[in-house]
Amino acid sequence: MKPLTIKDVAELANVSKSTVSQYLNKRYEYMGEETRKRIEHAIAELGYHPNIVARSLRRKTTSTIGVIVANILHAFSTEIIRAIEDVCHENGFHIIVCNADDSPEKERKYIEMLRAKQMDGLIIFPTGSNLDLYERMVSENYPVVIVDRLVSEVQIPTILLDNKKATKMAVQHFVEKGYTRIGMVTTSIVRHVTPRIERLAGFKEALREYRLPIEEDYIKSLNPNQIRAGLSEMFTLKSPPQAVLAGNDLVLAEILNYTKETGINIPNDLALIAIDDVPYAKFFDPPLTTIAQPTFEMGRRAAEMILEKIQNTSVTEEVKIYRFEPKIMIRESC
Amino acid sequence: MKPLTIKDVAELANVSKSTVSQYLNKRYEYMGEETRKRIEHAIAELGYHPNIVARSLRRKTTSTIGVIVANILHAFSTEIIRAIEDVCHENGFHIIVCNADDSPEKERKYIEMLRAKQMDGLIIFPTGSNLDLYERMVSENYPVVIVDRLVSEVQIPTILLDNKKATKMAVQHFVEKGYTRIGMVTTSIVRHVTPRIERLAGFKEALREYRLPIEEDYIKSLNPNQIRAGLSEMFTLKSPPQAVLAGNDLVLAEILNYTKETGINIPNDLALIAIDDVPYAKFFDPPLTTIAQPTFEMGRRAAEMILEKIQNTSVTEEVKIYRFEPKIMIRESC
DNA sequence: CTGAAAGCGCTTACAG
DNA sequence: CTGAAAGCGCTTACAG
Repeated sequence: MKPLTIKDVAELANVSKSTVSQYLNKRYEYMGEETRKRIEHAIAELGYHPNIVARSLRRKTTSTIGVIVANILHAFSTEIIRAIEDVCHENGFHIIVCNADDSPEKERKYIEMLRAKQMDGLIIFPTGSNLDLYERMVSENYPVVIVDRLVSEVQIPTILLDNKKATKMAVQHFVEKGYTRIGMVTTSIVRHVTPRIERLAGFKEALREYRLPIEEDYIKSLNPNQIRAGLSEMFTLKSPPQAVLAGNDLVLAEILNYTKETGINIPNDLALIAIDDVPYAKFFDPPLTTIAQPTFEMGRRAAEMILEKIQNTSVTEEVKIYRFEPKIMIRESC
Repeated sequence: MKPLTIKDVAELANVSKSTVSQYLNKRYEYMGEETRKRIEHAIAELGYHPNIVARSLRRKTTSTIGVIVANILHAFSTEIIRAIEDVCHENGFHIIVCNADDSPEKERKYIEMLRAKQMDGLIIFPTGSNLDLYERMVSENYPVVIVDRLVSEVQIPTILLDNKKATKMAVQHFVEKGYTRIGMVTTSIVRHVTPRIERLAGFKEALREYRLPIEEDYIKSLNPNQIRAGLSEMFTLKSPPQAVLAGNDLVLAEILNYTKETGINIPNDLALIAIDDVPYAKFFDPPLTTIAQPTFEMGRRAAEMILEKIQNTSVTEEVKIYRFEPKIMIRESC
């Protein structure tokens, strides 16, 4: 079962391989009407499809882009991937998705692997380390777009949420509802992950703006496996928070588990807002008030930017940072 | 910024390209200790990584497998993809995921595209058409594994849920809870999609076993955009069902929307079980009783099977159908 | 209007 | 132990 090649088509159509290749690339200009027909029939008869690996080697482009997400467990990541995929497919590009699993080592491995596979460009949700690799890509003028996190040391176009605005919206809503003892829980900030840092900063700023005290006991930034204990600490305070902001969907799940098990009623005992509009949030008990990220638009933009960079190779414009607007989805948990 | 090739390494290390290639492929047997060191250093110094496209062309394998899902909107699909990805990455394989979006035409396009890209094998959640393509792959001894649906016309190993058992479990639970007027809603079966057909069949069988009447007005099999109207019809019957089984997560969302808007209380007015253990089901109002598919195991098995087929090319064993056990997650909606 | 030839960056017998 | 040569399946100037 040896695979079909351009040679088989050429022989059947009684032309040279070059001519078949011209046909495949739709360069019909100087091609005889009859020749074209013959090639067309030969291809149909054999069921021939060009070997894209060979084409890629020769053309030096693969029409595929790599996507490395920091952690695919966030609904945020999968939604953005979906949008990227749509745009890419509309433009005849494929994507290969890799999950760095919050590990800089895995990220490094994937960047190298995807570049070795000759991806035409990379969209990265960076773990924040691997600066050397990022810099190398920039210096080689290799197309990259960063999503979700800022890597300020390096000049790469970036797509992210207006995180401060997101937390401020939440705090504002808490305040309007009359809460004053307001807490926040995020995942760990040890690796200086932009959204967490900015959300925390925005949270404190908002508190200040509303002349509310910043109670450090109400603010937790923890590894996933410590969240449980942190919540327990926070809610057994003699004066626990009346309202809490979940920094992302992973934190949310922990809070929901905790309140459920300990019988804390939302919103009566505790008002809750979550950043990330998790699927089915409106069916929750109670329906969840969330701050939604415009994941679809963010993904589209990331894809459009990488495709544009791939197409206009030479244009070295200024590096842009695009911040997207969050949107509050008011339901019943606050 | 011309990319590095094996030639650059060879020159720097003062050996031939062949020797570098031997090194890259870890064929150290006859290689001088000192030569190896020199090559190693040259590679490190240049930051060289082999061009995998060129390697693939030469080796005629790409170490990547294609995955085509019928509809990526189902949580079922994404969970299985995750498991496939894990196994593949453990084995040095990459995957390219495509979403056929329930369209046989898109599926055809993707199969051709992925084969042209020289994927080493394909895992397909088939739309059910495109028999000619499936047959061609079989006759060419090309590695394929099918997931979720049966394509009986063709000899391809298949992974799917024991669908009848799934519906029977649900009916049994309804019956144990004392319900006798039991309904079921699935998405359309026009294209003879296995799970829907089998679930419907299992549903009717179970009803018969419990000597319950099969009330056709309680059974709906509709396109997504008709579900809403179908529910409205069903629940305005003079004697509507007391319990209903949602055939998948898309149907579930429609039911939840409908009951919410019309004020039907679950489980007091209507008992509900859903096939597919949607994420966060335990936080729903009320916590949802579901029939879970072992998506993780199913994905793992699919990946293992395709890798095995890729590795032992010649072995043409009998074609196996693997049915996986569903599991009931009893919560409070029934 | 069509074909012969070179080359993309590797790998793999084979010679020495 | 190492190197020269052929070839994977295409594309692309270039010649005619």
